[in-house]
Amino acid sequence: MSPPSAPPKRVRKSPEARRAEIVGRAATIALTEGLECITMRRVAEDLAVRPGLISHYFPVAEELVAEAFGTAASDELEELIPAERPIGSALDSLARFFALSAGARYDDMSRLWLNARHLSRFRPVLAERVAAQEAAWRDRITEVLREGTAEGVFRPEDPAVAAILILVVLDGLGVHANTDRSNRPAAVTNMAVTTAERELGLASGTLLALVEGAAASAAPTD
Amino acid sequence: MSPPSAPPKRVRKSPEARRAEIVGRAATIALTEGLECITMRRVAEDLAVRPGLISHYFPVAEELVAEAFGTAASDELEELIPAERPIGSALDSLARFFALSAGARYDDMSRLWLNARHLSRFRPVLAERVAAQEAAWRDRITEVLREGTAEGVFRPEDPAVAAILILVVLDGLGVHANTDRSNRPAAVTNMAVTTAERELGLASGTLLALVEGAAASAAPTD
DNA sequence: TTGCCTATTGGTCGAGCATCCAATAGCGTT
DNA sequence: AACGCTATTGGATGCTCGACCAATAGGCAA
Repeated sequence: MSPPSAPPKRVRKSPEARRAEIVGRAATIALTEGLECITMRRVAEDLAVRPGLISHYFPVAEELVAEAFGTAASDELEELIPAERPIGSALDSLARFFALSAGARYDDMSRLWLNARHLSRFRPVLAERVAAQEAAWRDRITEVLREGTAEGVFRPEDPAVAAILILVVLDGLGVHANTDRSNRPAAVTNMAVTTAERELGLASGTLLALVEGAAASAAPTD
Repeated sequence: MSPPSAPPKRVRKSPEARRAEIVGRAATIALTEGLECITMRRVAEDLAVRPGLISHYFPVAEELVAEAFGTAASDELEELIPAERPIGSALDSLARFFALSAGARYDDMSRLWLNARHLSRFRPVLAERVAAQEAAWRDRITEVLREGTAEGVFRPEDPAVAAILILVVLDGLGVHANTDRSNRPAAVTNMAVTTAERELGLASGTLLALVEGAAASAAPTD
């Protein structure tokens, strides 16, 4: 065994690296266990450092929580709708978005949104991040819709409104998924896609077929 | 002034009365400040009793939280869609429901749903209550839809599915209202009604007109 | 190699929480 | 008017949390 008072080894890292490490760990905790589980002590334990170190980088705990959510949300957005995407692919981008947002992986993110929206009530700093991310998601979807409109595939009355409607439905499905996700009718599951089709002037079922195709190729029925 | 150690007056009430008093106060706190503000100390303070009394009636705090939510939610449902309603009034009942759920008063309830859904993640007892209330709301809307179908005013493919869709949209609007309720396009605000019209086979705008009428008569433009 | 800067430690402090329990006093019953 | 049941008190206990700070040691620069 080790001697009783073995002084633990210290690992000294660059502030940037350590900060990134902390935020990354916090983001993971946020996605898997919830924002309220992001605690100085908890993050420190996961990283095998002392709590004081965390509060050295984040003197106010709330700042870390906001940073964790912001990172998780913007990473997820980049995964669902990459900022850099091939031109002339608006329809595919949208289909990919719906396919991924129906996947199991997105459930965590959906739950995190719920978590963040609620917690925003008590944490002003987090509230700002949530608003910023909400705008980012809305804007990127609007971008895709505008591209599709320019390409002549979409015919929305107002791309910005359509984007909001899509997000509203997606959020609604997300919060309901929290309680009774079991044996849900297909009409409910597909509601986001249906809304998009209607709002974009697509023939009923067009987008849905593409989404199911994208979902199948993303997770090949293993 | 009163003598230094004036023994405070004790008020002794019947268990039923006291219990109701506690739950009622907790429900109010839930609606105005959030479920996590329901603490033994806080409720005791509001009621001018000692914390020990609260935990006498609710040995486990979580039970009180669940009870508070359940009361608030079922009271609100009764207000939005009374269990006893005139026959042949399905359309009016639905219009009244939408009118009230767009009102400012319902914002608190919407926020409470968000709160409860999130907190359910950590509190099994609360989770059961949330599931029960969700079912109650869904079932009562389904009831109205079935009545309307029997009356020949609604033509849904499946009343139960339509009810879920309505709730999903309403919830989606609710969570979004938490962050950016300002300058929202009418198309978004009216989305729940629009969805209902489509799902129930109503002519576009029919229900919306009724809802606006009901809203106007409920709050007469002061 | 030596020395300095600062990342990191290790402990402390107070606040807020649920929970438990013996003692007390309100109030209906007799 | 006296009694007994129990609603209610008052205090204690132990937990987790954020915040604070002086002391320490890692590693880059000289």
